[in-house]
Amino acid sequence: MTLPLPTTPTHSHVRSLYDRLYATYGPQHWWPGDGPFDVIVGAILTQNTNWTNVEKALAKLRNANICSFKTIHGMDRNYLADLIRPSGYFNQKARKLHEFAVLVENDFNGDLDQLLDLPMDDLRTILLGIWGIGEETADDIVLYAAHKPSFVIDKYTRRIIDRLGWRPRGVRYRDYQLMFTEQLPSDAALFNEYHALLDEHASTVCRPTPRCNQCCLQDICVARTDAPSHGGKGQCP
DNA sequence: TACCAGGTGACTG
DNA sequence: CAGTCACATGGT
Repeated sequence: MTLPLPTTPTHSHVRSLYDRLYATYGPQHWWPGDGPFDVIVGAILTQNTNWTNVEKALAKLRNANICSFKTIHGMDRNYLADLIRPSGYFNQKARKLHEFAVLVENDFNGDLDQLLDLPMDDLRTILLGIWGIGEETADDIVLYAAHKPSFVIDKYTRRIIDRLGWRPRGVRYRDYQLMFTEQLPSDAALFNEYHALLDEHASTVCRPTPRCNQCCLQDICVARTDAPSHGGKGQCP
């Protein structure tokens, strides 16, 4: 009996993972109709926070008619923090939103599109220079607001990859990202859907305590509950 | 009750 | 460079 051994995934593995998730969950429509302002604010507010909490904060911003970074740039920081309170870390996130607004106002003449129209690598580098924007949030913005093909790696993506036995050599963001970008065409629509599917799978099935009996990947996963070298918890060594 | 949720920056050894 | 901690609310 041969078990699936932890390996570096090939093009075929990476593509097949996408196909299975898409066949199981269908299109996810992540951030489809929202404009760049809502996407960027959502990307910052969702840091280490449940999306339902973010929706409460977004509703309060909308209700207060906060719809542009120009408005955020000029508003009272404590008031902004109070509006986004339900998303957690509200003082830090208010600062992050404000620092983003300062960049748009000072370096891009208040024109958000001028920032988002930059070449992908330039855009990503500038975003990473903003206090509070790390690699995942930068890629969220590049992919879902600017529609440029930067693959997003989050906690969910890492959990699925680790359990499949595909954990890369390093544990850095870049190590996980290269697994996908080296095996896929540079296609923003594909990256968009792929990341959304990974998150759907991780939040509903490949949870901290995995529901392997409902999993569409059982036959290729080394952490499945009947895998002899792992217990029933689905945790990777 | 603890744990979990679409992270990041500051600090330490 | 790898660990550890603060940041904070709301759902299960």
